[in-house]
Amino acid sequence: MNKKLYHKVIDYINEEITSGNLTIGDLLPSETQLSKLLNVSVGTVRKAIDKLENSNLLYRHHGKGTYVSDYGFDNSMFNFFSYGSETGSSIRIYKTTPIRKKTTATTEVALQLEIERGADVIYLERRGYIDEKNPIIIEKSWWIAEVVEGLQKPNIHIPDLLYALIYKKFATQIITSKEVLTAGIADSKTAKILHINKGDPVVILNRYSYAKDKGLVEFRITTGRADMFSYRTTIGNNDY
Amino acid sequence: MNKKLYHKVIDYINEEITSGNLTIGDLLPSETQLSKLLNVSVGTVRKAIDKLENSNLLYRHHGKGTYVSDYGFDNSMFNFFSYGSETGSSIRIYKTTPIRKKTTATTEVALQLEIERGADVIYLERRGYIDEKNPIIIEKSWWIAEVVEGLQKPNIHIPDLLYALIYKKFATQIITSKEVLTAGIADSKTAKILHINKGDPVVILNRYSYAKDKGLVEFRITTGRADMFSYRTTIGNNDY
DNA sequence: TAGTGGTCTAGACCACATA
DNA sequence: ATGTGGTCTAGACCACTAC
Repeated sequence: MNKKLYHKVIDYINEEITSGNLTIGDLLPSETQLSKLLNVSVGTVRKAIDKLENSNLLYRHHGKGTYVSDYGFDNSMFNFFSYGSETGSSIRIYKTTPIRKKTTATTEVALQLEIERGADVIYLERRGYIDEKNPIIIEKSWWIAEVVEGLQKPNIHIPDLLYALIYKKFATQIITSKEVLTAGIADSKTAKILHINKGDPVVILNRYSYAKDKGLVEFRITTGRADMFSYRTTIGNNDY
Repeated sequence: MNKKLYHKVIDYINEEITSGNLTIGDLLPSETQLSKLLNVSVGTVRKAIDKLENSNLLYRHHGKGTYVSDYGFDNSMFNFFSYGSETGSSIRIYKTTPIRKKTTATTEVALQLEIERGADVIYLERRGYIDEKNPIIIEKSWWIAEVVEGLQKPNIHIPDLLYALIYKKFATQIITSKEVLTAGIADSKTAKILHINKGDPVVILNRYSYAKDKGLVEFRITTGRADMFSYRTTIGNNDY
């Protein structure tokens, strides 16, 4: 489809990660190794890694190498948690999947997934923990049924890194996720799960995930405690 | 301080923008022109513009040129507004400055600005409008007094693009802003100004602005209506 | 010292926009 | 046809990390 050479490199790295050959914290081949392996110049490899570093999938460590970061597709803006005034560095979130079922799309879900109302969808509800006790996020996720048919079966173990499973089991490679962040207040049901009071502020994140050759396949709503969440960016120059 | 050549280019462009020589929507000199002007290679110019494009200060238009965007220092994450399910493209916000005064730092402000409690600060309170009627954001801003001494005087006109004024009048060039986004609920005072109900969700953005050779000079809290705000990002590959 | 990523250059060629 | 940004190359040299 796209004839840019650096896509060859990006695709290669993406696939190594999505397939699980490379996972969080792993070291990539060096830039010169990759350039030989894929028959492109080092400059092209650098450009590809630049892009992936920019989208937080990789990070470089001068003198050591390039690593797979934990800010990839399987995570999200919700990596940026903070406790009071702490550093806000990434924290690993453990997930459970208390609800999974095959169902039909409501009007809202159909709209978001761009499918017909009443079409089959696979629904997952997950909870995210930083310790073993209290969930701090609730994740509701709808998948187009034909893409992940069988994911709802209780005998399938759903790992923390869901997308690696989706790739292996359903040959579906998530390439892009779009996220929209806003604020809201907790209803009584949400408040109960998150151990906060009804009416407390929550952060709401909508995610749309796109698979290679398949387009939009997942719509997800994540709700998190506002007091546990902050998102950080820098405008202007980072080097100063 | 830093011997990277592309900083020469970044500094040049930053100064052109901060000084007002170039402003939102303006066309930059072409890459070859810049490379001749600053005696660096085109590749170095490209690298500098890459960085500035990445931090949303500039955008390129293939075949036409490179332009100053409206996502610069003077704006922020709060550029990303949306109405219902619309595109969420950038919308110009008009600002008024109903309150300005010289005062002393509270414990909280002193902590954030890393100064002594009770030290002199200049306080500005601004409101942001998209139409002429109802403000959708409230901006409270504290500056280190010695940096912008006189800004509180009522005869100084405060433009929408505050940082251009700060540069011209106080020789202070804002280089970097760090922003931290979270959610909260409106207290009665805030709710009244924003025309929402007490307890409604709001988005809260803290900003720390750093000036060249001066370090941290401004701390700002912006509060916005959650129903008017959403922040968008993409994880993974943008090119697909 | 060897290997990694980081900067910089110079030039070829491609793709888009405009007149 | 000309000028702009976009891709790709090949190579020199620097800076950080490890042994």
